[in-house]
Order: sequence, then structure tokens, then C-alpha cells
Amino acid sequence: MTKTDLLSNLNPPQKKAVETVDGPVLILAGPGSGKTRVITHRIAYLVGVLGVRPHHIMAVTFTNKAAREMSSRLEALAGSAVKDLTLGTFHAICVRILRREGKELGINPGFTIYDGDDQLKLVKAAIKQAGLDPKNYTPGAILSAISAAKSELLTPEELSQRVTGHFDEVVVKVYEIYRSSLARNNALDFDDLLMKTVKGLAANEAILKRYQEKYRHILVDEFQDTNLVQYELVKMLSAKYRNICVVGDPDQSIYSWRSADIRNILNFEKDFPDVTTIYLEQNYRSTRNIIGAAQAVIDSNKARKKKTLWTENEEGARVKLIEAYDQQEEARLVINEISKLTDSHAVKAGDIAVLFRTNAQSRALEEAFVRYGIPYRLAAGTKFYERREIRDILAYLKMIFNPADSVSLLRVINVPARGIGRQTLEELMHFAVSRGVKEAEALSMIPSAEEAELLEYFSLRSLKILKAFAEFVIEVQKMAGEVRTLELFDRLISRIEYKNYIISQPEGEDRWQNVLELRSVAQQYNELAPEEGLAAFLESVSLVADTDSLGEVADSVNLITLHQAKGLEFPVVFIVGMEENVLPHYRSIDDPAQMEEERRLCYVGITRAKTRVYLCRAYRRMLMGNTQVNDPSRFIADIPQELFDEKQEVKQPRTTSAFSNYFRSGNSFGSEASIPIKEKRPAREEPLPLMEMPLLKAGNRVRHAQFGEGIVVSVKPSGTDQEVVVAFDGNDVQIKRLMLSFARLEKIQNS
DNA sequence: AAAGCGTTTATTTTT
DNA sequence: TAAACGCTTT
Repeated sequence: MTKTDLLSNLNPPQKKAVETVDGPVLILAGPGSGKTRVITHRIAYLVGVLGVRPHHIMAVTFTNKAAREMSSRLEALAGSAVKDLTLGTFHAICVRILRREGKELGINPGFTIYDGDDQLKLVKAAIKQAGLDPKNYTPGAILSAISAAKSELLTPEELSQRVTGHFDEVVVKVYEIYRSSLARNNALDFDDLLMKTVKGLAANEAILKRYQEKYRHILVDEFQDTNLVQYELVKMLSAKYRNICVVGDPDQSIYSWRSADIRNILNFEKDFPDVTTIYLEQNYRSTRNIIGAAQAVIDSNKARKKKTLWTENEEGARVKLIEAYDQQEEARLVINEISKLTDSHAVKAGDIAVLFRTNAQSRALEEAFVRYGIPYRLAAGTKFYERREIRDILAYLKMIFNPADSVSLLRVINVPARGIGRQTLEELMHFAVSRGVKEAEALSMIPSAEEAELLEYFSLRSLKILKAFAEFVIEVQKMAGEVRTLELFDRLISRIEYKNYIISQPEGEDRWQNVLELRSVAQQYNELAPEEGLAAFLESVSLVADTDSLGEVADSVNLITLHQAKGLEFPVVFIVGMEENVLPHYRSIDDPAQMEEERRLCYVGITRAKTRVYLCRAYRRMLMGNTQVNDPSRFIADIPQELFDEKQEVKQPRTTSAFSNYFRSGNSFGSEASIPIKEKRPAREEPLPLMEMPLLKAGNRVRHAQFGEGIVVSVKPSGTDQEVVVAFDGNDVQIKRLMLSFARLEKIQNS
């Protein structure tokens, strides 16, 4: 690709962002401004035009998804010319460095990576070891505090310097014990991956120099989401050549609670005084009305680097405000709009997203979607790697890979049940303590120890079982050095008879399918030598939250949180719960900094939309078990009235529901003069057109458009309707209650 | 081990 | 409200 080709499709600031390759560059990229485009073109330019070897380039992203996206776009642009550049998440890049340089950096390269669940177990144990009652100190809260400290590169010693209260003292104490537990398990948590890399490189000049020499061009995506360690890392690596290009949008910084530090962007210009700052403000995604609304919302933030979006796109539809009585009606009105869109505006269900602040809000929506038979997809749910069966198998493999890993050992020691209950476990722990080792090592000592000695700690029965298990562990550990990943996987599964075990559990068949899916991931590492393949396999699954290959259900409305929506775009966006205490969330109301983050969240939501935005609110809603009346969100008032689609005058409502009575009396709207009161369109009261209402009874087989086939469990009258409980065959969905007149249930004959 | 019971608590989540 | 947790009981 020639230079002209590469640059011809870029606007002037984009072009500048691509061509300014010497020295530090800060790119402030608004939503939909072609950020990924700029990064990929910049890399292609470096390689194709300037002849930089890809080997000298590092591009860092936050999520695997972003890394994949970048990789595929880069390949489309520059082909295989760029294939050996370093492109990955911060964590993946750090793991590579740690495994490769581990010995020199004082790290055993055979470490395992602990995820949140493993971490929590260690923290709980640490709290107990510190002689504290876990009831008084939420392990989760302490873990977040530890994680926050690590994100700022603070050791327990350094943290203890800045203790301000009792809680901090507890954190320091637990952090110390937690740190040594990790070390004794030869494990690193996610924060360690970053912190140990930075500290290791800082302490080892020779290695640091090598990496500085290697990475002559560094690019960082989503820079507003970086924490201090991450910034330190790229600062360090770029110190020699100083070709560091960071791309981000402070207005889309919504992860401060995860230690993302907006100061990184602000300090960037201080740390690199010769920085070239480039603004990407032209938006290619949304209509003018949408951009106007989004800009109005974000402009109310005080602490902000000013940036003004503009677009050449058409004006488009106005923003629509939807006001409902409660969350149920809100859901119905959303569905009402959705059917109008899909019926007459050639919008597909998959083009639509419904965004919410908290996961709890999805419930009312889901119920309505089920009721009205609208296909939807809820992003949440249990992640693949969080499923019990997957965690079981991975724990076995981690234990095999890392003989010091007691957390994994304890997870699987009695799965499937092999008679190692609480009693036996306690005996093992006593024994471990007496020898000054962790459980895993204690177990491994059993086969070769004197039986007489062991009987001081163990009953004859426990000893027999533990010895057998210890021998099993040693056997599979040996096997791991001899056979490749897939064979190890298969032999393990058959040795522990996992299939029989899991199939006998509830939803066993599905769980077994998941195991097979994991097996197919293991298969991908079968080319590699035994130990190496296992290491690579474990690493890949530890650093990936979900298989996110499994998504992509055919044409369904997307239900997702505002946070999850970042980086995505949809033709049509609904934001529900546009109320005080919901968005902005009540936990942010009295903190100006957090309030600004809520506003950014709203901004992120609006800017996801290409053509239509609906802002929805309910007059009253059930929150934490009681009904609250909330004012409309202050963010609605930020948007100029002329961007809304209806006249701002009060109309008489047509219905006589409790809702319209409320509107007629106008009580609590008095204080909300800026919020228009609108004519309400009654929710669709007629059920959606029926296929045909079948006569059903328990035992019949039925088919549902979305859930597939299932068997009727019960049928009971409910008002004028009938409530049918169906057990569906499918993967995840099992039992649903459906209103007969709404669900499009089709009876399957001969049942 | 599993089931039953009272208690507590309730943003956002990737790696 | 309702889910998750820890405790006791079967």
C-alpha cells in the first residue's frame, strides 16, 4: 500500500495523527471519530511507508476483544506485513515478559495466574490468619483495596505509610499475609502481572534496556482507562526512543472505580512537554441531533478538557423522551417503540440496544421481552470460564502445572467426591502447619513419609484416601511432562471420571458440553511440546474472561449495561432509568467527581447511537425492595428542548390509569419545570397478534420462537389468561413462565 | 451432602 | 424484592 493510499481516506487531524511518528503524541479522540482507524493506519504507515520493522512496534489494548478487532483490521489494511508486532492486552504483554525473563526478574516462571475467585479465597484465609473475623471485614472490600494499592505500585510497607483509619490498618495487615500466600502458592494475581513487570524492569537495567531497544514505537488504546502501573510500564518502555502515542477520550472515562486514573491523560502533557496533541472531533457515527444531545450532556462537566464534536451527517430524528409510570410500563413502552421500529422502519431487532445503569434493571425488561415474545440477548450471565465445571477442570490443570498451587488443589481435592471431607481436610492442614508448608506440598509429602509419623495427624481412613490422591497427583504431574495438552486433558477427565460425575449433576448434559468446548480450546495447543502447551493453554484461559465467540445469537435486541456498551455502536439506542438515583446512581449523588463520571456514562450511552436515541424514565420504581419516586435525571435537563421530538406543552392525557391520574394532578412535576410533560401513548393493551392459541396441558411438547422446544410443566388460569410453565430443552434457558396469550407457543403434535 | 432457616445486603467489571 | 450467605438440622 502506498503512502497516498494510506492517507487519502483520512481527515486532516487523522492524517496528522498518522504521520506524526516522532516523539510523544496524545490523541484525544471523540466517540465515533475513527480512533481504531487512526491506530491501524498509523501502524501500517510505520511499516509500509517508513519501513519500521513490526518487531519494533507495540500496540496495547485493554480487552482481548479490542486486541482482536485491531488485529483483524490491521490485517485487512496491511496484510501479513505486520504480523510479528506485539499486539495485546497489558496483562498478556506482561505475562510474556515475566515468563521469558522471570528468572532474571526474580520470579519463578512456572507461576499460575489467580483470578478473582482464587484471590478472594486467599484474602478470606488471610483475614482469618490475621486473627480477624471475616464477618466484620468484607473480603471483597479488602481485596479491592489491595488491588487499588497494587494499581498504584504500593507494597504493604508503602501502604502502611499512608494509613488513615482503622480499615486501612486492616488492609495493610491482610495485604501482607495475602502477598506471602501468593508467593507460597507460586501464583500471581492480575495486578501482580503488571506490578511485578514494572518493578522487575525497574530493578534490572539490562533487561529494561533490551525492551526499550525493541519497542521503538508504542501505541496505547483507551488511554483514559489506564491505571498508574500501566502508565508507568509504557513510560518506562518508551523512555529511550520516546515514540509513544496514546489515544483516548477523557469524556469516556467510566472506570475510575477500577483504578483507571484520568490524571494519566492530564499528566501526559507534563511528562512529555514536547507532546503533539491532536483532537479528533469529527464524528462519523451519529446524526447531528444525537451529537448535539451528547455534547450538551458532557458540556455540563466542569473538570474537563474541552472538545467539541461535530458531524457532516444528516440532522436525523430527534431524541425521544419516554415517560412511564413504573418500570413495568417503561419496559412495555420500550417494547412498543421497538415493535413500531421493526414493523415500519426496517430496523432489525439486532440493531437495537437497551442500555441500563445497573444489572437489576434488566429484570423488568426481560420479563416484558419474554411476555411479548421479543427476542433479546442479555450480555451478563455467567461467563464461560466462571462455570463450575470449567473451573474444576482448570483447577486440576493448574494444580498439575504448578505443584505449589494449594488454592487449586483444595478446589478439586474432593471433586468428584472421594471421601475427603472437612475432617480429613483439617487433618491435612494440621499436618501442613506442623511441617511449615502449604497444603499442596504437605499432600505431596505423604507417600514418602513414615506411616507411624503420619498417624499422629491422620486417621487410618484419611491417610489411605489422601495417599491415593497424592499418588494420583504425582502421576498426572509426571504425565504432564510426557504427553501433549489434549491427551493430558483426556486422560485426566477419564482418570477422575468427570463425565459421569458432571452428567449426574443438574443441567449435567449442558455442563458436559461445556467441558467438551474447553477440550476444543485445549486442542488448539496440541502442536506444542507437553509442558509448553499446558502453560500456553492455561495462560490463554486465565487472561480471557469469556469465550465471547458464543455471543451472536441471531437478530435479537441487545440488553446491556452502559459500561458494557462502551466501544459498541447501534443504530437505535434506548437508555432506561433516566432518573435521579438511577442515572446518576444514588451512590454518586453527593460526590462531584463521581457525578461527573455518571454524566460521562450518560454521554457514552447517547454516543452509541447512530440514528435514534430514546431516553426513558419511570415515575416510580422498585429499588432494593421499596418503591421510590425519583425526579427525572438531571441529564435530561442538560439537553436543549429543541432536540426533543415533541412540543414542550402539557397535553391532557387520554387514559384514566393511575398513571394518567398522576399526570393530571401534576403533583411532583411542579418542581421540574424544565422537564416537558407529554401526552402518553397508552401501552399496547392488546396482546401482540397470536399465532393461534393452543390448548395446552402438562406433558405437551411445545415450541417457542426463541427458547426452542420444551415440555409443559403446568398450566393454570391467571385472570383472563393462562400461565404456562415450560421446561425448555435448550442450553441455558430451562424453565420459563409464560402468559399463554403473549408467548407464541406452538404445540408439537403426538405428545 | 442437602435442605431449611434467618440474616444481610444490594453500582459499574476486565484482566 | 430477592439473592446470597452462613448456620443448623436431617
